[in-house]
Parts: sequence; structure tokens; C-alpha cells
Amino acid sequence: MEKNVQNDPKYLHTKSKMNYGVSVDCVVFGFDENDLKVLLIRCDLIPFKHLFSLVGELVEADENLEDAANRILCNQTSLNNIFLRQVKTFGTVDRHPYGRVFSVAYFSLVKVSDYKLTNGKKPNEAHWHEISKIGTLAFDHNIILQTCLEALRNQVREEPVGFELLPEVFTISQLQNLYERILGIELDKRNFRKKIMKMKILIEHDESQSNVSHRPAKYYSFDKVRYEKLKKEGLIFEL
Amino acid sequence: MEKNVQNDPKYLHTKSKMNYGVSVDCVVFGFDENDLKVLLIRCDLIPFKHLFSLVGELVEADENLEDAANRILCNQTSLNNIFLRQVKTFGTVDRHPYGRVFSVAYFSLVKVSDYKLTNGKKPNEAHWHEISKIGTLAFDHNIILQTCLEALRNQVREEPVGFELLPEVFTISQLQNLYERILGIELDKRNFRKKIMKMKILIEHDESQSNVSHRPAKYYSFDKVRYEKLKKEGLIFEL
DNA sequence: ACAAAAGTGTTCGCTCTACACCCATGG
DNA sequence: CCATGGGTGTAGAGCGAACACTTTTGT
Repeated sequence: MEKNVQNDPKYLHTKSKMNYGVSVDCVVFGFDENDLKVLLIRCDLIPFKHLFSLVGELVEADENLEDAANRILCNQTSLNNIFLRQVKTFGTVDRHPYGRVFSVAYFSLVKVSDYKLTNGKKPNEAHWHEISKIGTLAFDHNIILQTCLEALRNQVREEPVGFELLPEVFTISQLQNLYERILGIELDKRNFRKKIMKMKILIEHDESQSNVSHRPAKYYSFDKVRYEKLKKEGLIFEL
Repeated sequence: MEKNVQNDPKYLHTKSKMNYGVSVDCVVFGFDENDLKVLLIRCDLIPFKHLFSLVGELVEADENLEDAANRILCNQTSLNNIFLRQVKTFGTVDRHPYGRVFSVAYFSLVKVSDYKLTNGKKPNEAHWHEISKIGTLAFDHNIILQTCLEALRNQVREEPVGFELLPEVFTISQLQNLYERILGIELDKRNFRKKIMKMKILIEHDESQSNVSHRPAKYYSFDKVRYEKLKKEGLIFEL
């Protein structure tokens, strides 16, 4: 249960009894100060040895797809209630060298601060990789990653999901920076602030930054409850 | 090959050897004058006898997912090169009464004029059903239908896919009507024309309607090549 | 006092919306 | 000549893009 089934030696054996396999592969995005990152694990499956792969495992026979995605994510990150969104299912015949395995791709957004490395207490632990520095991945995982990145870019503009990547409390500049990095474009500071403020979905805190050698920024947090309420009343999130 | 595998008596037998099954279920949309319609077949599987279901079959072991979707669609409609888009994969454990079957949902857009009923030459042929008059469907197909309808509503606004539902040659009013029916809202005639005309993705024909007891409308067709070119140059389709 | 990022308003052009009348045809 | 849907323009409001200087803090 704790292991990555695709990397389990028993997997080959299992396979012979199997017409189909269905796995969940999850692109776990994190945002660390300035960079968009993805959780990757080392793949020790034969043709892909020494390559990295996405977090993924086979779905159990008695397990709902959504539950599998949550379990797999929870196993790898030790985090519960993580933002998770299904993106696309990949099903070419030859995408897995050991048999016919469909992959349902999800992307997930975690606060890097919440995700603690166990530093070797778990074997083959996942690590963060800067998205711009990712080379060839195992299986068709480069394509899956690309597809999920595009899905994230779309999502982030029309739903307030970016907050999932930030700490509970953040500055407007951090938020703007997040958007700039994800979308790969520069945004105007004043217009960005106006836009986000007009939506009235941020809670302004009393505290500000301290120990910064410039004017300290105010802290804000995302008001999810208020957002849901405003959405019902017709608010359209757009950035 | 020609049959619906889910409806094949051998299916039960097959199932016992199967850990997983993966099927494609396709919401085939058509637009007939004034109404958005969906192709449905009668389901003769035991707990769902006499209910309708979406067009769907199991994916073959040696068949790519996309190919399966095309094959299934082609079998049911005798049409090739149909617009097809993957929407979501449904994978609750109990969604199929005979075993664990994942379903990859697609929606597809066909010109009703192209789709000819064989009038009983094929057993259990699919028929058009008005979307507003669809009752309980087999399996979780009501949810799949709803999900695909929402996907269509989103797609149609940001990509020129609506044309797939119209004849090659159409009037602006027909196009507007299509949008109004799909989106369930009324649109202003003048503003709609301005918007669509400004994009310059329609070819104006010399012919007009004839035998209509009012001013005849001009015919247009969608210029796909031009659209692709303009898109590369930065055109954003939006309606 | 200097460096560094925070914070703040206004103008202009464009786009969206609302809205009413004449036109071409068949019966 | 009447009924029917086709086709057209304009004015006002709101929105997005561009743009520069002052503020607050640490060193």
C-alpha cells in the first residue's frame, strides 16, 4: 500500500493476469518563492531506470478513482485534503512497457511550506524540481506534465486556485509573482492590485512584513467562504 | 466488432477474467433546426433494460484510446472524421453492475444532416433525443451527459466548434440560434453579427435562401484555414 | 542618505450593451 | 398589402492598458 506499485517487482507478475491496468499519475505543483516546481520520484523500472517520473500508482480494484488519486497523493506527500483536479486520460497501447496501462492524469496544488521532506525516512521519496529544468521523464510523463501545466494555466485565470500554492497569509506581490511565473508573462502592478481588490475576496490582516529593508507589505489571506458566496451572486473570477 | 460489447452476452464471461475494464462513452450532440439533441441507444443490460444509454463500448486490448473512441463513434454513426473531445474519466467502483469498468467520456459534434438513420438495417440503432426531454439513463450516464454538456457550453464560447453542428453552409441566424440553444440565453442580433463578422472567419457566399416568405438570408460557411492562420497571429475566438 | 520594494490615480481607447427601423420576399 | 424574419448604426457605460512618483523600512 505504501509503495509505488509500478515500481513493485510483483507488478510484472500481476500484469500477466491483467487485461487492463488503470493508474493515476499526478502532477504535484508547488511554488517556492520564485519558481513553479513539480514533485518527481526516481523511477526504477527497467527501461526508465535513472529517469524521474510523476507521482503515480495503479488504482486498486475496490477503490474509486477519486479515492485512488487522494490516496496516492497522501502516500507521497503525507498531506490530506489537497487540491486535486482531473485533467485527461492517456491510453495509447504502448505507453507502458509492461502492459496495457491507462493513466488518468491529475494535477494537484500544494503549499511547499506544508510539504515536509522526511529526509530519507521513506525510500524513494519525491523531491521538488524546477519546472524549467526538467529533462526527459519516464513513460509519457513529459506529455502529461505539459498537458497539466496548460490546464493549470487555464484554471488559474478563471478560478482562484492560485491561493492553494501560497501560504495561508501572503502579500499581493507574492500573489502577482505567482501569476507571472505560472503564466510566463509580466503583469502591471497597479492593474493587478486593482483587479484582485475589486473582487473583494481577500482578507486584509493587521500585520505587515517585518525585517525587510524596504517598506513592509501588508498581509492578506484568501476568503474562500466569501468567494463562494459572491460566486453564487454572479461574481466572475478573472485574472 | 460491430456490436456494442457491453450488450454482448459474452461480456459477462469476459468479465470474470478481468480486473479492470475501460470503456469509452460518447455524448454525440446534434443540432436539428431548433433543438440540441443527443444520440442514445436502448440498453438491454439487465438492471437497465428499457432505459437509454450513451453510445459506448469497451476499449480493445490492442487499441489506442483515441482510436477506440473513433471506432465506436464510427460504428454507431457511420461517419468518419468526427469532432471528438475527451472530457473526463468516471471511475467509481460500482458504476457498472457487472464489474469494474472505467469510462472515459467524450463528446462529439455531428451535423444531423450527415447522419442518416438506417431505419432498422442495424439492430439497436441510435436515435436522436431532445436534450431537454431525456429521462433517467443507464449507468451514470445522466451525470456523464451533464458533464459533457457543460464542457460543450465552455468549448463553444472559446473555440469555433459550433460550426461542427451546422450544415456546411448556414445563415447567421442559424448560427445565433445554435448559440442561444446551447447556452440557454438570448443574444442580441446586431451585437452577435458584429462580433462574429469582426473575426473574419466566415466566407460569404453569393447565394441566398430561396422560397422563404421573408427577406432571404445570405449563406456563409466557416473558413477553418483562415481561422487557424488568424489564431496563430493572435486572434482570440470568443462568443 | 541610499537602496529596495510597497503602494497609489488618471487618462485614453476599446469593447460591450442597449436599442428601433427599413428591407426583401411569399402568399 | 400584409406577415415574416433579414439586415443595419449609434450613443453611453464600463473595462483594460499604459504609465511615474511617493512611502516606508533597513543598512
